[in-house]
Amino acid sequence: MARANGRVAALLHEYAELLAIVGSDAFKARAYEKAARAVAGHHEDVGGMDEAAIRSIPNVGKSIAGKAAEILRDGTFQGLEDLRAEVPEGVRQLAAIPTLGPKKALMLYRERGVSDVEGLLDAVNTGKLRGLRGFGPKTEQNILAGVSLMRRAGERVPLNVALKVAEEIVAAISEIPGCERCTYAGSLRRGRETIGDIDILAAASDSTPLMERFVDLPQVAEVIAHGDTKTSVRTYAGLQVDLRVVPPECWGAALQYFTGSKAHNVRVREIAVRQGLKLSEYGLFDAESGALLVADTERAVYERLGLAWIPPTLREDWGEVAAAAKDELPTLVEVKDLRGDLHSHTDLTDGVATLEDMVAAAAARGYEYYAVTDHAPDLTMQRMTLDKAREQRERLRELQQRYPDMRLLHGSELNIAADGSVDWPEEILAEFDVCVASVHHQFRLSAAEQTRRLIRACENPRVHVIGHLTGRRMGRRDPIDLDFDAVFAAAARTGTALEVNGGPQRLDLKDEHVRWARRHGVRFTIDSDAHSTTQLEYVRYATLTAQRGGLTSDEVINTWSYQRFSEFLERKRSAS
DNA sequence: GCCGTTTTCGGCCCGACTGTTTTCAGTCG
Repeated sequence: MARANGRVAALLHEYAELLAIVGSDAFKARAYEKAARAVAGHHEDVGGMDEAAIRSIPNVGKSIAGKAAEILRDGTFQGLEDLRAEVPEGVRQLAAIPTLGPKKALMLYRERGVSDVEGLLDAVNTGKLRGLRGFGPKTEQNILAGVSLMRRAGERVPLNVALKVAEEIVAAISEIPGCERCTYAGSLRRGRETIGDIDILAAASDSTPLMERFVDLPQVAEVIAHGDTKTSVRTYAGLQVDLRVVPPECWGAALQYFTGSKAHNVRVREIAVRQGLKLSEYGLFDAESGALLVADTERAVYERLGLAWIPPTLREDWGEVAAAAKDELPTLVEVKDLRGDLHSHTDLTDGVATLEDMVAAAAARGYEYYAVTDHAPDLTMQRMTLDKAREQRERLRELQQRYPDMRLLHGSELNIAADGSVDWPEEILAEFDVCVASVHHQFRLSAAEQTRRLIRACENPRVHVIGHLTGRRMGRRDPIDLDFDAVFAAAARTGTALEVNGGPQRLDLKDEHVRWARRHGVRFTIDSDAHSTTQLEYVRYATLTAQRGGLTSDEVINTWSYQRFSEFLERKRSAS
């Protein structure tokens, strides 16, 4: 079963939101928010901790530890239930709309009786918000745009959420006697950035025990359909999960079929047809005689069609079938190729783990080098100062003694101002081993302005990496407008790496931008942007995205030996 | 509500931006 941390953090977070809506002490709401983040990012499973141990988590005091214990025992806590009774669920959803917040959500509810998103749209469209203090025409436009942004994220869930659910279910199904194989397929196996529903595939001669166990899993809230070969359920998190059970002998054909994408499968079936063959989830057949040719492994199916096995992350009909026919598929970068992480935060700025804990967690991943890149002073809310940065550097240098096998790099995540300048002057930047520069505000400049801004950042000799280039946050914020060709060309020309950020709401660059940028000869990093020890694993999602972009390890600088990697940084300094 | 201490209270994420306002509240990062 998953760590209890996520569950506890979710309820603390909900409580914080409700406190903000009902207008309690803002600092109290923030205390719950901080505690939720601390619990979510804590390295130990709170499910196995007593109240005193929970209290030892930073930013969790007596009161919140008590509530966490209550959650572990009862699944909720009284204070939360009281507020839930006071504030309709829909009002919380209103506060989640970009540009709305707790205050405006409550105002809509109190003054106009708006208690869900539908009601809000109706109120805007029928002019019911006219005259409401603080709600002018621009606000109405922003509401419509915000709802549209959320709707576009739709019912889909982030990759990481779906992956966790799928892995739990696959583990449970795999344990059932008679289950010979089990894995997830569909868009999840292809590593898409969001997932609509989860497809689980299992191989067994007798499907009955698997189906029976599946509908009984603790995650299952509702059974949508229940048959011999396919059963669909909805989890408590609202995710639809389909389990399909196939005979073991057609595992490969079924996995190929259910992994998709649809466009990829159409392309592959066309090739089969041209060869007088027929491909289905049951196998590859001779079209004329109907004789089964192969079905047991994916590789055998592809090979019988004259194709190299195609990694699932490439199966989007973006040219991978033609490449497979010519045996020209790239050897994709994998998580195990990563020798370092170049973007992470500690509690000196907005991370929740100490420098020591982050370094220890990075070492546990087996990295050869690891950069701590806390925010620089322009993100004023983080209150970074030069003194603090230098003191952190001293601590890191001392820590280095304890990690002879991992090179500790002192870095900074710089903030790119609207004019393309960054927080610190050249001589200060020179003190850092590595600098990631990112956009954190001014998201609405014109494409021309954003392009100038980013090109100037690339041209800074002390900027080695551009972090999360487009600044998008799925369902929350659109990407900035850019002339991508111009920025990619500048990155390639100046030897500035572009980051594939693994934050599940970011995944920025996204797959298509990676493909686009690599045509310019850009180098990349695969980074976690971790704000806690557990988030170091976000490189997993960045790697899937990089794979979808077709990246090989040769294009990703943090798969390189430290020697080669440091030469890349050095060239940047001297070239620009 | 948490935390640190010049410790049992007082400060806590602060400044910019937006849209509304006509001096500021709400939202965001």
